[in-house]
Amino acid sequence: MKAIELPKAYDPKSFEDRIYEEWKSKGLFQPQPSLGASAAKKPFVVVIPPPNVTGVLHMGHGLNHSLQDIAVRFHRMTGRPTLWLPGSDHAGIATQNVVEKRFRSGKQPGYPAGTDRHQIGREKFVEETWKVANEHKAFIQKQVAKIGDSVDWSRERFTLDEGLSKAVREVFVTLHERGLIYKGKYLVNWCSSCGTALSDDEVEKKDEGGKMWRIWYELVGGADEDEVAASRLPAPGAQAAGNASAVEGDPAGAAAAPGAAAASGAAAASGATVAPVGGIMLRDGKAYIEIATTRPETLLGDVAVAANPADPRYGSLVGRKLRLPLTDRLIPLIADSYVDMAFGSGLVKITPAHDINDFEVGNRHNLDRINVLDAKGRLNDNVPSKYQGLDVETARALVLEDLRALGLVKAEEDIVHAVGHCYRCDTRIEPWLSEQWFVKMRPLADKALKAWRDGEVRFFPTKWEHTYEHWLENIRDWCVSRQLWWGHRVPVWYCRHCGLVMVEREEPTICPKCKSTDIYQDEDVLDTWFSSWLWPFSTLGWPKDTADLRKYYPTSTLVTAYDIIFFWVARMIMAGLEFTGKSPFKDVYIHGLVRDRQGRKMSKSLGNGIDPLEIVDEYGADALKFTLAYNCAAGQDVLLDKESFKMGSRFANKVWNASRYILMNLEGRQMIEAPKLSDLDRWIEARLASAAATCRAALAEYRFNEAAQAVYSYFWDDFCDWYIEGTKLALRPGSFASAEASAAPASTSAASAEAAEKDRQTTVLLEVLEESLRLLHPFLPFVTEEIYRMLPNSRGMLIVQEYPGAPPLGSKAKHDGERENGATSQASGATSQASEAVVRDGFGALQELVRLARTLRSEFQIPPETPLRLAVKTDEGFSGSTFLRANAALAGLFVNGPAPEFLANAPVGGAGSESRGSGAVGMAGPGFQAWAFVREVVDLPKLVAKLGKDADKEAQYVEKTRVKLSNEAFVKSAPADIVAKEREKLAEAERRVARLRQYAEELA
RNA sequence: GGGCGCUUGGCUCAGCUGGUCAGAGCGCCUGGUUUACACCCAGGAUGUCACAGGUUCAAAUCCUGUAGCGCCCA
Repeated sequence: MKAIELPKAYDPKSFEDRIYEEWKSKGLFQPQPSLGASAAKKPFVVVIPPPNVTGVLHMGHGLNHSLQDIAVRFHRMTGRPTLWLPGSDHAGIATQNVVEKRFRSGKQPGYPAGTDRHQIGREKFVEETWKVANEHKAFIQKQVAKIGDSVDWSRERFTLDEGLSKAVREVFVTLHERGLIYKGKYLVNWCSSCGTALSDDEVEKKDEGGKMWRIWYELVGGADEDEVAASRLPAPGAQAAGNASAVEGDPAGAAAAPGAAAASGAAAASGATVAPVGGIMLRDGKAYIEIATTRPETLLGDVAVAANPADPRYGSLVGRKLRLPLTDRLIPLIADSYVDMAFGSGLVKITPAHDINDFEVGNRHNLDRINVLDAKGRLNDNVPSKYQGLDVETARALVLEDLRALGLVKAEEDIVHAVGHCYRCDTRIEPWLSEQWFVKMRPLADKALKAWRDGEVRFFPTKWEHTYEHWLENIRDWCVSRQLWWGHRVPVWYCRHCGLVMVEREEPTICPKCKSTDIYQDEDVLDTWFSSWLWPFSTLGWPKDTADLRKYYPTSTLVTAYDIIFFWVARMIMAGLEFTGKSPFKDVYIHGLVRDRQGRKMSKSLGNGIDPLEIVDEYGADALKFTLAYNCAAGQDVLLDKESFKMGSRFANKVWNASRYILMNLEGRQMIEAPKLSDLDRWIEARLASAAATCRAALAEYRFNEAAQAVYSYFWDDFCDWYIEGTKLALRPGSFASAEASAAPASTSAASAEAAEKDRQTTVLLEVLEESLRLLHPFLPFVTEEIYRMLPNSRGMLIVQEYPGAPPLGSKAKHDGERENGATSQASGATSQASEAVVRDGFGALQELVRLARTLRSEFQIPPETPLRLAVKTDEGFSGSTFLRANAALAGLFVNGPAPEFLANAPVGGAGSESRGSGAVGMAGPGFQAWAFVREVVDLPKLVAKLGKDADKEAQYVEKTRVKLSNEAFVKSAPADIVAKEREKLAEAERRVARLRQYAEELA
């Protein structure tokens, strides 16, 4: 063979794009027929969480995609037909915002700055939005490719595609037919900036500093003395709470109070402490009661004040009228058990059009709903004219000013409360009364709960099941209409003539009732999630019964972050069950969020985001993927900075250079058939098998970090540091040092023996490298593929090679540690396992010996070039004995010295060492002793001190173990094997102590 | 108010079903121009595993409580 020269530097840019293109063009991202001899394996299918078409992939996507890619590549290599389906969603609000902004700023070609969508009309606007979406889609595709996602581009989908739109319509109409969709005038979360309703989940609650105002409402007709006295009774609930912490002096309660004040419980805490609250105030012959509010401007929409029916303070007042300040309206005082007696004055203003709880109270009491806001968030003409047209902030200030002028503001206090914000534009959300389409969720949620309880869908890690359960149990109806232009238009038509409402799969042209053709479609579009929740099956062709749907649905696994369990995961399960009868996936793997080193969420406004593309540019896609996987502990957030990615980069570089070394030494070598394996070879094979087993087991349970760590330490620690170094015994120029060769005279036969050995070793080295690359591929797809193609023993594209550690055909055993291919494992079953143990123990002893020698060399500054001569004596019955003897030359190589001698007797302090003219210093290993002949080059007092220290440390352990073993309870209760092991360890440690002390003595 | 999670060497974190598991990477210290890699090699130091109880022969690992931090839902 010829040597293969790789560039010295690992330069991912030089091959990543090329390789991606090759995978793609060869169709290898598409599901392959089952690999290997085993027939028809079950497909492995993942649908990508579709990114927003007008968004940019951030590090959260980087993590999410990396994990999916690893899982997908792994399963593809196990021979399952594997499909990772890509796509994007149309992101109604976000996209419309982006496009409107482009119009406003003049960035939309052909339109002057300041263009408003209403100027150009719906049709034109949607058309322009398609242009923008398509451009952005191409951009996202490029990003996905750069990251290296092995997605099947031939099946890419977009939520506004024709097929998916059909699915949306089918679902809407079917739900309507099943009585699960209704239209109604309800309170919705209104974003006045986006000009649309939002679902509850699209509202982000944020703790904000705010104020609570206590306001006097006049009690019409005044109050008598009894009423006043009653109103000043202690509040039933508040009193109880006060007692609990103050009187009983419960330390828990007392300690909780200051903490609570700082947290979001402030409102509740202040209610109890800030007092005096409640009670009727008499002034100028009038009586006033007190209500509290954080939104004084909404009092203009009040229709009642409510007290708890069980509240003794206000019982006699129920039914009386109150004069609503700043208006000329009289409103009733009503009783409703919703009111918390312990909170504030125990009286609550009821504004059904602007508060969800009040809305429900209003329904119970048949109250009017007075909407005081318009769609832009300004006060409308239901309020006195002086407030009309004002925005909320301004109106609030003015209302307060006017109330103060009337002496009606009793108090003002600072509070912290949760305020809803639009998850797209961060505008404050106002509860707003409007007519919307809703999905009745209870029946859907019940199915989703049952499926989970029946084990049809599993969460990894399981803790998220609680979140899922809790949300579904407390589910509320889903507002699915949006006042936008970009999205799936609600498939509902109205007849102008007779008012008929038509919910249809196909656009009607004529009213079936009155035959009028004057019909029009509902103006609203559907929530983007109304298409996303169908993603796992709409992308495969549903509602058509397609081949893909039959083959790949339900999908296998969903990988996503925990922040969209509600938005998406639970809803997909509901939709899957409702429309396909099956959970759309079996496993849900929930990973954490990517945060910066301070644990803060990465965000544009903080400027602490790391652009995954920038990382790819700097370190390569492999570095990105590996680093993320390595740091992704189950369910934990991943804290990163840019430096973190050096880790993956260094590892990829290591793989590159190890391979480069092997390939550069092929000159003149030949691969041979069925090479005999040396002990070293067998050791690395065992390590590889073990890493593969660990990795497979970890990936089966989505423990990506554990899998990454297993392949990392295998490749770096075992393969590079020990195996490759060890093979230099056979491969280093002129270092052919096997016993036979050194015994034979220099001759042609010796030369050919050396060549044969080199061929043998090179062959095995290449085989192990080949298998190692397969092991690493899911984690470092590009660099492994790039090297693989240069391997003389490559079998084609790595991406579709078989993953190491597959159970042998027809075997039930999951992993038996054997190679699944190749000609090496002649022995089987018990014998091979037993011999493997010998190799493992033996190599472990060898490593121990080498480390002892290296430590000695390092601590006593024996120059690297000075050969270190060693003698070894193994303990009776030591399992690594044979191996150590057989591989003495290897030990010599690692310590830079001749092969250690094996002795029957200890040389220290005896004639043995003196006769060699060089003193020896002892080292105590597990199962053996070793001596290094370095007495005259070593700082003896220092060595004596070190030996003493080592002995002391060991003695401590001996003492601890002795105590343990002298404990009868331990010996009696602990399992026999544990006790035996402890005894063994004790004996071993005692031997070590004795030896260390003896060595020290001999030197002193 | 309800729920969940975290607290392990200077930093970021692993440690699943209790028995040398106290670990990794980075950082730090010492020594190295070993023609695969200085994105490297060899060696080294640093932790009473937040705190207090408890269960157990045995706890970083299980239970309870406390403190601090974070997240989610009201």
